[in-house]
Amino acid sequence: MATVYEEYAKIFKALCDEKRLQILELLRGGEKCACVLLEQLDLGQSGLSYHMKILVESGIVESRQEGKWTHYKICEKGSTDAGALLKELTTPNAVIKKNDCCK
Amino acid sequence: MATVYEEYAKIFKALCDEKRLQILELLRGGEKCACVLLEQLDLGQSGLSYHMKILVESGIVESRQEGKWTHYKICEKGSTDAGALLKELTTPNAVIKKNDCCK
DNA sequence: GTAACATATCAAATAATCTTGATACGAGGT
DNA sequence: ACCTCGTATCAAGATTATTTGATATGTTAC
Repeated sequence: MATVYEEYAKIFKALCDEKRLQILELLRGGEKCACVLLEQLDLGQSGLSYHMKILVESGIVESRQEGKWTHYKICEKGSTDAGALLKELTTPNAVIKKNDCCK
Repeated sequence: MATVYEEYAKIFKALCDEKRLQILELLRGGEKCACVLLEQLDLGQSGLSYHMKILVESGIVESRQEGKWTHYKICEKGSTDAGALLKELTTPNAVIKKNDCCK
């Protein structure tokens, strides 16, 4: 039942939530550890963890463990890939099928 | 309470649903009227209408009324804008803020 | 080893989204 | 005017996502 579209949807879902967009905005300023994100966002610890997991699984953010801290940053490749996917999904095919259904 | 992020999220929400991605795939083949989409998708009439509204409001799809039929196609500007937004949201700022929180 | 801390996971409650069927609206044809 | 057809909207239920607090896991310091 898992179509390729579910995979694609997962990537864009990362960008569908206000909290996650706020997190991305913070990460645009460079790599941040979870504790810094926590104090700047209106989110509990488990909530942050929930959103970070979605972001990381989308490929748009990557995480790095350092001792007991987890650092997050925007993944350049993941972001580029997402952009390329968006473009592909919205670019007309070479072959235009005629549409003379109803007139 | 409406932040700019809610606006952004709305655009990407259009791409978060399997059915809507299928619709986009069909529209990549050129403009289609609702009746054609209906017969190619596992969706009822009201369901299609629901999804088309989300797509149109995101700016990625535009609609054109012709008599009693509604035709849909991918909106080039809307798609480009969405791509630009994605890029902006995931591109590091010029100013990198130091992060020496925890070590 | 234990204690303290950072993060992850779980489970339950809440909120948002999607589906479905019924109804309403608007355009064309008669 | 009426009737028919295509689409939009509504409302209810089903599904999925998010929040919250409690608990578990893993790392460091002692």
